[in-house]
Amino acid sequence: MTDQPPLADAFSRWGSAGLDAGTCPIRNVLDRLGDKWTMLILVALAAGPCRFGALGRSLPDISKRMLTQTLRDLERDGLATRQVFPTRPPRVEYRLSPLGRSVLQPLSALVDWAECHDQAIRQARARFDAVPSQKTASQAE
Amino acid sequence: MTDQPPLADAFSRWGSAGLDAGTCPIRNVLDRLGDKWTMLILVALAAGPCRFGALGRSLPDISKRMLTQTLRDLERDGLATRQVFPTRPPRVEYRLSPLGRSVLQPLSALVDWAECHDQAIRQARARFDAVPSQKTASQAE
DNA sequence: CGGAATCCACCATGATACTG
DNA sequence: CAGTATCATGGTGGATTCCG
Repeated sequence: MTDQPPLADAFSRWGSAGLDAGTCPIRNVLDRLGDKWTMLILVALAAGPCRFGALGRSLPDISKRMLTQTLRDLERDGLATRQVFPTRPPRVEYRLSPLGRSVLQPLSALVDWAECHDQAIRQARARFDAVPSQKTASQAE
Repeated sequence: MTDQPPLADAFSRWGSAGLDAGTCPIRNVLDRLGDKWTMLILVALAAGPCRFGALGRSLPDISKRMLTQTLRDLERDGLATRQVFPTRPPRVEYRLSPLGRSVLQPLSALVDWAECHDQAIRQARARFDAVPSQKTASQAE
């Protein structure tokens, strides 16, 4: 069956087992990518090294708090590196590590899918919402 | 530069612009995939049609509440379909739609990456945490 | 400039109990 | 069996303020 991708294979090892972020690699990754800013920063950094302030400005309206925290997490996981220049005023540059760059490819596949099927999803959603008996809690009101 | 994947391309259209889930396809997708249960259910369904109860049992310890809600969202987005058999007791089967099956492939790429680099990430994390001056708030304590 | 610290609001999720 | 309803809560993220 070509209907059954190797995905089910990987998940049979982790899904049924423990699946919490502590032991499951998939959750380990998706939990981070799934948060509000990580992938945005990943992509911003894909363009090349970037300073803290520039990063903040290139993103819509992230707070310094979240920018700092997300960058720290990326650094902690070895996806990005931080370089401090002891100048005055201070200057800090972030860049993707090789590991960080390697995630761009699979992430890219997902982004492609997203762009490609975005309309189909929105249409399905509109169709679903047109039936008043069906409610989801995630509906915009 | 082979360092610059088409990712940056897609993001230049959506990242700098509005990026909220309402207008950005990437967030539109990742917000759903990023939640706690969606991809687990996706994979469980990849194995074939499944009843509500069986789905619940095949997942670690999801509550009925979350199972229902996540399934509804998948149905709403057209990734899964719901079929009710008016028997006694009631029987409801869920299955992936063609659209739902199509996401398994890019998701697979990400899962592969996750499994492949899981150790590297954990090691980086351990190294980072070994330095007491560095704290992340996401550290286990 | 690049953070750290604090306070607070909200939303996602869990637990429990009830229903057709 | 397959949900719905209600309540409780913990974590995520925003705003603000202070520091080197």
